[in-house]
Amino acid sequence: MGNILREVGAIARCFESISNIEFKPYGLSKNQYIYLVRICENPGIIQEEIVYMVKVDRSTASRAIDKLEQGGLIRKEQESDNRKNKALYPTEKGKEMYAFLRKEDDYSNAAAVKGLSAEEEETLLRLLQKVRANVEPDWEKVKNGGTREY
Amino acid sequence: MGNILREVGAIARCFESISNIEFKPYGLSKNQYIYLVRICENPGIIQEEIVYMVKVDRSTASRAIDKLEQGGLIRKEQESDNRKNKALYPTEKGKEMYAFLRKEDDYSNAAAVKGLSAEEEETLLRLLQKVRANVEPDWEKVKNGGTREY
DNA sequence: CCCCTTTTATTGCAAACGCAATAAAAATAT
DNA sequence: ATATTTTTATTGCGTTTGCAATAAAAGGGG
Repeated sequence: MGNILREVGAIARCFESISNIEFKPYGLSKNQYIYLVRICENPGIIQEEIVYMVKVDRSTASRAIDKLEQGGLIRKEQESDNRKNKALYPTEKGKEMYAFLRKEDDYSNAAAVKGLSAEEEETLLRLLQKVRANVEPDWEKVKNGGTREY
Repeated sequence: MGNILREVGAIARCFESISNIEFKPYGLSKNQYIYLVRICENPGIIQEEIVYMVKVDRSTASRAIDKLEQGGLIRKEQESDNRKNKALYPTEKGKEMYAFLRKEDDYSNAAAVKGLSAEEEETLLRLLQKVRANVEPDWEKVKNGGTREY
């Protein structure tokens, strides 16, 4: 009778809230860390791909990434063979910040699974990945004006 | 090597996004469903308890609930033995809306766990509840100005 | 009983959010 | 080769968000 999505929602809000509070003194405004992390881990990635990975509105991502650029944490680069896509790269400053973000992220993940066995941890990750895969097509669909029947 | 919290974050954003799009035509603005559901399921609940359950800022909850009241979906009632707490109750209109929200919620949960066995589903819920319990104290702490060491 | 702390709720303000509309390049179709 | 569709990115605009500060009632201790 429990509700998986409510648990997921509460957990997500907790960590987002904690992260934002912890990163603020380091000059990162709300949710910027989300985008910076993806750019650092996937240098050359384009915005649309980040949108797909983190599941956020294009416009939100666009402005957040702009702000990262203004803050000197990333740079946008015109791809040589493509004038539409803008490849995103971290700056040195961005990479330094990333190292710190990673520490926080590792800590948070460890805190999250405290008391779980290694096997349970694996199971949880595997099941979450499955849920995410289930959800992605519906998100795409509804975001693009489609409807779900229920 | 996978990251549990990133999966959780993406899943949460997906469903929040889907829900908001689906509920908008029914007159619910962003995230109002979250609060309405809790009030319908716990008539007489106070705002602070909702904050604890859903993990959102007090101010956000305050305004969202105000708006539910303005929309005639819930009402605030002064508790007879307590002049500080405001007990929250759904109106008839709120209850009707809730029936619809439930259908969507059930559908979403079913969609989320598609392809999982009944046992896997149980395991997932159990592990998520554990994670949530792990996270709650840290959220409380950081929200109240405390710091985590890492 | 009075003082101090905690709990509950609200508001100011600046920022982020997201739908909708727009634009421009790229990919696909005819 | 040109027209159409898809992909990528941005901006306008109204709304929501959340930190910080404030207020007022409740609870607790001496």
